Amino acid sequence: VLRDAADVLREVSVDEAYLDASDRTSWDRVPGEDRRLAEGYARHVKSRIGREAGVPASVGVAPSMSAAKVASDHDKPDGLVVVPPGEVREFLAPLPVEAVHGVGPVTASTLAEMGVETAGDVAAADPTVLRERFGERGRTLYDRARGVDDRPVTPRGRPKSLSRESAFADATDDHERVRERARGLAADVAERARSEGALYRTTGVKIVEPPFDVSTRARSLPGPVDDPELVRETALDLLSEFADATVRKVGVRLSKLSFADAKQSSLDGWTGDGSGSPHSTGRDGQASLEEFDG
DNA sequence: TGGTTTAGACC
DNA sequence: CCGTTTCTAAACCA
Repeated sequence: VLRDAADVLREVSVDEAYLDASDRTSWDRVPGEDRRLAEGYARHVKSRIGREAGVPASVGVAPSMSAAKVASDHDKPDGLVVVPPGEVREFLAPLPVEAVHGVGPVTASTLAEMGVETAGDVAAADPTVLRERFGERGRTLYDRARGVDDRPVTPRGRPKSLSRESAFADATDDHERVRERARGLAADVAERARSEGALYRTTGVKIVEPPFDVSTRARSLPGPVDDPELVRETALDLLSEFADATVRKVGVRLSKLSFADAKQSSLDGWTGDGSGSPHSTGRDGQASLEEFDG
């Protein structure tokens, strides 16, 4: 659907994607009006989504991915927001920090304690201080709030891990029940790995004890394997440490994946382009974010 | 440096 | 809104 709206497409999830529209449109003003050509492009894409997929979409057009994300969120279910280069910072300034991609509840409340409430506050803050509090994320946050983001839109690569977890209706201290559930999850992920052509080197488990006490354990092998039985055994073994725990949720994860990358199967997953060309585009490119609401 | 664990975020 | 899936970064250790 969006495939022919742009050359570079990154699907974030089933209902969200970034397009690099640099080659299809421009930021030039529509003569005499305070509109950009890109707005027409976006309107076209949006209406095609409506017509061909039958769902409304929120579209944000901006010079970077992070700004496009905020723009598309800005007028949620059915919006179209265009933020031209040079206007990103002032567009973001009045918005609450949570609007910035990468800021969740924890970061937001930490910022609030520092007296930082809007994206504009972040942009005006001392980057050194942000860096001290939040590490690398602080720097990123500062840049984002100022409209600085030169990440190219790249198609999604191979997953780095596969996992499966499931929660109990209410927490159980019956370890055998936990083991039973884990066996199912182990079989599920292992099967999924196989169907996706993934070999794995690490098997991990995760347990959540009420209320939110998360523990993970993992064990790695010297080399990649496809061995469902081993996954099950390893998972159960790792779980034995938690035999006395009260468990609300249990999960099994496979990581350090490698892909045989043999030939076929793979349903519509990736279209024929070989993998691997990171594809860097110019810094004054544009990203637009489409989001569908069902 | 590479392996493991945790935290936080995202949809 | 919660539960699930995947990611990134940081901290620690060997």
